[in-house]
Parts: sequence; structure tokens; C-alpha cells
Amino acid sequence: MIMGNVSERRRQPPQVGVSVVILALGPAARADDRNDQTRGTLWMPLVRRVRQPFLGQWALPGGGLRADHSLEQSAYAALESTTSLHPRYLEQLYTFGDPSRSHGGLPMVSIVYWALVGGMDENVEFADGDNVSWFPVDHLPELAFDHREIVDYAMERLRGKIEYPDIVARLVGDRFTLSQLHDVYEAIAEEDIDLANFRRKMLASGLLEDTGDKLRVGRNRPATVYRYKQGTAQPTPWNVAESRTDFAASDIDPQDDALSALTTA
Amino acid sequence: MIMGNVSERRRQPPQVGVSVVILALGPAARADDRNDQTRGTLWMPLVRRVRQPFLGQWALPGGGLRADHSLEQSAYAALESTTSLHPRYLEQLYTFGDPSRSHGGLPMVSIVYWALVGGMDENVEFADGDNVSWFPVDHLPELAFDHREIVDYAMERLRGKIEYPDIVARLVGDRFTLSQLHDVYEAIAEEDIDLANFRRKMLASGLLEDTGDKLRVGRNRPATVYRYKQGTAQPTPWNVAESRTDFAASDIDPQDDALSALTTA
DNA sequence: ACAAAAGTGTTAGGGCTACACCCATGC
DNA sequence: GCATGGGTGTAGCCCTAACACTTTTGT
Repeated sequence: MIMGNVSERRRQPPQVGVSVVILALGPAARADDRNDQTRGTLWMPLVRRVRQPFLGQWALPGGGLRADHSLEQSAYAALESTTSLHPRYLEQLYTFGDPSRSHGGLPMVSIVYWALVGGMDENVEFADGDNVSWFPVDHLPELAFDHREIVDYAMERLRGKIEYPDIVARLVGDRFTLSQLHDVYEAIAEEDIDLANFRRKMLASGLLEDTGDKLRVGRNRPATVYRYKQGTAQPTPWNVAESRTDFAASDIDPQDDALSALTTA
Repeated sequence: MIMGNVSERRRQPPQVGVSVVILALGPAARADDRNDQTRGTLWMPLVRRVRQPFLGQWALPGGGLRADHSLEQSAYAALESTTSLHPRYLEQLYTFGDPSRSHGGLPMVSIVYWALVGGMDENVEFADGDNVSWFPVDHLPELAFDHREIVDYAMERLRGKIEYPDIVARLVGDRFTLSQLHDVYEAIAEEDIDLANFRRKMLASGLLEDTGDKLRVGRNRPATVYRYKQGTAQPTPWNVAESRTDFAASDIDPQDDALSALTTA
């Protein structure tokens, strides 16, 4: 721990950390929410702070940055420490470093990542752990530091990226009906999307593949189950982090990538 | 959030720095380029390294990060140290932090910014300073570290953002003809754009304003001079994230903008 | 038969592209 | 007049929104 008075602290090189905004598609908001729509919503896990400042408040999962780890690896480690789910997508979001955000603590630079994990259709429990709890993104508690702004920014980015099909592919399961996919889009966009047109657009994109299976949800007509075609994920500059074909970590050393080994599980 | 094990050497926190990719619209590439097109190109300044590693090679302008400065302020300082031009746009690009990129030096995290400065139509000289020189982006020398990939990434992002009109507004001068604006778009996109359609699209966007003036370039029909309407610059997600504290806010509000006051010189 | 969700057809409009065409100016 | 760049018109294409419609299932 670095000690010293305030002016000494200000001259210190800033501490560097990684935080992660983790998103998963889940059921519609809780029962105590009088909103009766059936549309699914996005959920995210938060951790309760166990020290000052902001002791007891909820915050984004995060951790320190080890000099011998890539940024992605550090982000992955932070993710793993809060949830057992494996990320389908991991991308650098933004780096925050204003002096004001440390609120009297040490000056801090946070490299924020953005992760998508599998959701409800795999009946994975959103297990609330020791100091971890899941919240619907539209009903978050008060957050520590400037984490609220960070979350808002992450959601903006997600909506901006909805057009990239591989992003959505990470939120849904491997196999899904068009209605389910449609629900995901609506959950992200937070607006109604014509199902008929959506269906055509998706099928016309040539990215989907009929699995041959059918899925009957209620007592209604069964829906055909699709999957994304292999190799669909185009390496946009963004999914760099995952695709490994891109420059972020890639060009430098695609070989020793612990992440990809872990995520293929 | 920071929990490094200080005793272990490899776990020491990395050094944090800021680098800047500075772009300006300039004349077509040099005479020794047998490419005879008249289309303007983008230029950027590089600094020659005066210490190891990569001593003598060209590198992106950069500097350390002071704990009492915002990231933008640090980027701005790095920019100022290499060129007297003032940025019309400054945006965070990406943060690089892989252990391998230091090439034997200290572990280094670089927060890279992206700056656009005014160009040729203001007959600003691309003054080559002591250890500073301007290069066309498509004819860069060998760069130190992984800076080449950083530049490539910056160019990708620029092309991806060409649709945001305020980005282009920062590259052209305050006043311009549609042909000049068209040239900028072609320089960025590196492909031909139908001038007739471009004109209509621009005018239809409602972002341009007729200044009433005309400009005659050769002996031809004079072209009407436009400017971007005030308040056109929509807060992209990026400078939103920034706008809370720092001078980047001035980027958004052209009114009390110290920068624009300086650039009109 | 009926309800509910899956899935199809159809039409109108907007935007974009390609390219033909007119306008103003200096020589 | 004629060359040159400024500026306009227009027809076709494709994509999309809107919404009516048919199909398949369980009850």
C-alpha cells in the first residue's frame, strides 16, 4: 500500500486496473416489477465492495493488471472471479482515467472490458455468490465510483453494434428459434421489431443455418431451430480481442493465448 | 480494485503512457511518388526516438501520464509537444497493454488517442521540427514498437466513422466547397465517390449551410462555399464518456472553445 | 372449432447508384 | 465556341416498413 499525503499521491503514477461489464440475456424483470411484458431483458453481475471507498456498495467486477498478462487475460480473470459462466465475447470498451474519479483514493486508470455470456436458454442459474448478485440492467442499484456511467456507455455501444450479427450470436445460445433471436434484438433495442420482416432479413443474410430440429414452446406450432453458420463471425476491428486474427493482442503474439484455450471449453 | 502483489517483480504494475495518432489532410503524396492522381491524402507527424529501444526509429508522439491530468489532457500535451497545430478532434482509440509489446523494455500500457488537425487549405506548413517529420499515411517509414499496427487500426476506425459528419468537419476547414469536401471523403475512403450523388446527400442531410460566398478555383464556374451548421457535432458515445470533466467538453461546444479561438489564427 | 404462435405475400415508399444532361465562367 | 468544373434530373434497383394473410399445432 502506498502511503503519503494528498500532494504526494497526485504525483504517483496512476494505478492500473481492469473492470468488466458482463451481460447476459435473462428472463423479464422480477416479479416485484409491475411491468408485465414478457420480453426478456439483459442482466449483469455486480460485486459488493469490501473496503473503502464506497464500502458496501455495488461495483463492476474488476482486478489489478499484472505486467505479464495481456489486457484480455486480466479482464478474463476478473470475469472468472465473479461468475462461472464463460464469455462468448470479450472486447475492450474504453479506458477511464480522470483524476476526479478516484474520489480521494489513489489516482486510478481503469481499462473497461465488455463481455457477453450465455443466458437463460441453457438453464444456467444466475447464481448469486458471496458478494455477487445479478441485476437487470434497467434496475441497477446505486453503483460505486463512476461505474454507472460506464454501464450506460456499454449499453450504448451494445445498441450501436446490434447490426453486427455475431454480437447477437454471443448472447443467444448455439441453437435458437427465430422468435428467440427476435426477442434478443428487442431486448437490446428496447423497441418493437416487426417479426415478419425480421425473419426475412435474418434468413436473407445467409448467416443462419437450419438445424433440422423443431422446438415447440407451448401448445403451438413448432418453430424451426437455427444456428449461426460456422465462421460467420467476421473480424471487425472490435471483436479483435476474441478473434485473435486482429491486431489487439494478435499481431503481437497470437500463440500464447490462455484465453482462447479457456473459452473453447 | 488494485490488488497487485508488490513483492513479485513480474507483477509490478506497468508504466502508463499516452500516444497520439495525429492526422491532417494535406496535398497528394510527394513528387517521388509516381502516382499522379491529384487526390489529397492524409499526413501524420512522427517523432524520432532518442533512446533505446528502437533508438533512431520513428514513433508516435507520446508521453507519460500524470496522475493529476485527465487522459485527454495528457494526450493533448503529447500532441502539442510535436506540432503547433491545434486539434479539431480528439478521441480515445484503444488501449494497448500486452506484455510482449515492450520488446524487452519495461512493461507498458499505452492509451492511444486519435487527433484530427486542420490541413492544407489554411496554408499551414507541415513544419518538420527537430525530431519531428510529417509523412503521408500510405508511405510511412518503419515504426518503433507496435506503432504500425496502431496506425492501421486508427485508419480503419477513421473509415468506419466517415459516416459521422462531424468527423469530416474537423478535417476540412471551417469553409469549403462541396468539391473539397468530396475530396476529403475520397481521401479517407480511398475510393471514388460519385460527386453528383455526394452533393445531394450532403445537402439533404441538412448539416451544411450556405455562407453566401463563392470560390473560384481555376478559370471555371465559381463554387458556393458552405460551412457546417453550428451545433452539428453530435456527441458521439466517445466524447460523451469524456465530457464530464475535461477539456474534451470544449470539443462539443464550439462556443466557449479555446481551441477554435486558437485555430482561427 | 378456436386460440396462439409460426411463417408467407404483397404493396408502397425511400434511398441509393449510375449516368445523362444543363449552367457558368475564362480563354 | 469550347473546355472545365459546378450543379440538376431521372430511371431503375434494392431494401425496408407495414400489415394482411395462411399454416400448424394443442386443447
